[in-house]
Amino acid sequence: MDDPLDLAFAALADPTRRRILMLLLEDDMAVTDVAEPFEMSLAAISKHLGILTRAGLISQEKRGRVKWCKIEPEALRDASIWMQSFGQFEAVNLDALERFLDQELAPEKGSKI
Amino acid sequence: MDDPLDLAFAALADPTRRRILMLLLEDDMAVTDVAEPFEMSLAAISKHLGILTRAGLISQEKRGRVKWCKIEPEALRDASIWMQSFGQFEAVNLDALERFLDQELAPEKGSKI
DNA sequence: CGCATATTCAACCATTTGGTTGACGATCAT
DNA sequence: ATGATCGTCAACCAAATGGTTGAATATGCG
Repeated sequence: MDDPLDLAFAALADPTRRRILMLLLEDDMAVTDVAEPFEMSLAAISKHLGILTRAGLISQEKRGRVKWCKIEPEALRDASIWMQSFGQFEAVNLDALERFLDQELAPEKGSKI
Repeated sequence: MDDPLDLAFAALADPTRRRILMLLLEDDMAVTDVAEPFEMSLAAISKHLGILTRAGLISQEKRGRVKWCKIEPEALRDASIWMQSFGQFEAVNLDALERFLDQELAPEKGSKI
C-alpha cells in the first residue's frame, strides 16, 4: 500500500511534477518560484510538491517564510533499480537520451528560465 | 495528456501491474494464467493488462481463443532513461548538458528528431 | 450442434486525483 | 502596528482509477 515504488512511480506519472523535477534539477527553488512557469494556482503546485516530497523525490526546508525545494535523486534509484531488474536496459543510449531531453525540455525553452 | 511517459509511469505505479510484469518476465502467458496468482477477478486483471498494453509495456496477441501477453521492454526503456538522467546528471548544470548534447549531435547527425 | 473455456464489455460503486477558491497562520519590511 | 508576501489548509468539484458483477462474444472440443 505504502510501497515506496508506488509513490515514486505515481509521482512521476504526472507531467507537471516531472516538469517541476526538471526545474529543480537546475537549482533549489522556493515554492513560489517553482509555481511561476505554470498556469496553475499556487495551491495546486504546493500539492504537487507535497506529493513529490512524500515520494521522497524532493525535500523541502523552510528558512524564514520561504520553503526551499531541493531535488533528492536518491529516491529515484529504487525505481531505477526496479527497472534494471528487467535486465534489458543497459547503458543509456545517447540518441534516446537526446530524444528524451528534447521532448522533456521543450516546454521550458519557451519560457525564460 | 497522451505523453508516453505518463502512461508508462502511471502503469508502473500499481503494484498489481508490477507483479504482472514480473510474471511476464519469466514467460509469455495467457490472460487466465496471468490472473491465476491474484485474488482478484479476471476482468480486473484484463483491465490491468489493457493499461499495460496502452502504455506499451506489454503486447497482446490473440491466437485462437487465447490472448498471449508478452513483455515489451521498449517503453520501459524511455522511462528508465528518464530516471537515469537524474541519477547521472544530477549535478550537471543543464546548460552544460545541453551544450554537450548540441556539440555531440551537431555534426550531420542525420537523425530526424 | 451444444457445451465449456477464454476474454472482454457494460454498468455500477467507492476512492483517489488534480484542480479551484477563499480564509488562514507565519514571517518580513516599513 | 500595518501591511505585504509566502505557503498551506479546508471545502468543494469533476474526472479518473481500481474494483465488482453479470451478460456477451469468440473459439475450441466431443
